Amino acid sequence: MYMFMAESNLREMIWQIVAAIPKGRVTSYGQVARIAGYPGHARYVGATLKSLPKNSTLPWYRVVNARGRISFPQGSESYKRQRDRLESEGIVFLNDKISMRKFGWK
DNA sequence: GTGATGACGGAAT
DNA sequence: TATTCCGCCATCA
Repeated sequence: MYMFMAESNLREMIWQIVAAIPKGRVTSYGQVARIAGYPGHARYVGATLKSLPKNSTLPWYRVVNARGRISFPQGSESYKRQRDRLESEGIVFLNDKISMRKFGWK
């Protein structure tokens, strides 16, 4: 019957993918989009994560940009929240850039 | 329909 | 390595 269930909701797919990022590793918005089957939609991934409820348990902070940097202005509260979370998982920053050792997934 | 926007990406410089 | 520029694409005013 529902042979095309896969095309359900793109946002749900994105949630699933982000939820599967292993603790202590990070990946990029573009990579999440590609895994979801929507290459070129990195911005959509960002918008999706932005709309998460504040109490969400999704590890949104494990998603950074393709340059290995947090996509928030340095010094902003959002930037600090994300960086603190990542560092508490063992992610190492060299200045404001993530050590490529933990970058990439799949 | 049109232009602006953004938790982006990649190539050029 | 760092900046700058331009392409991309859903969303919204």
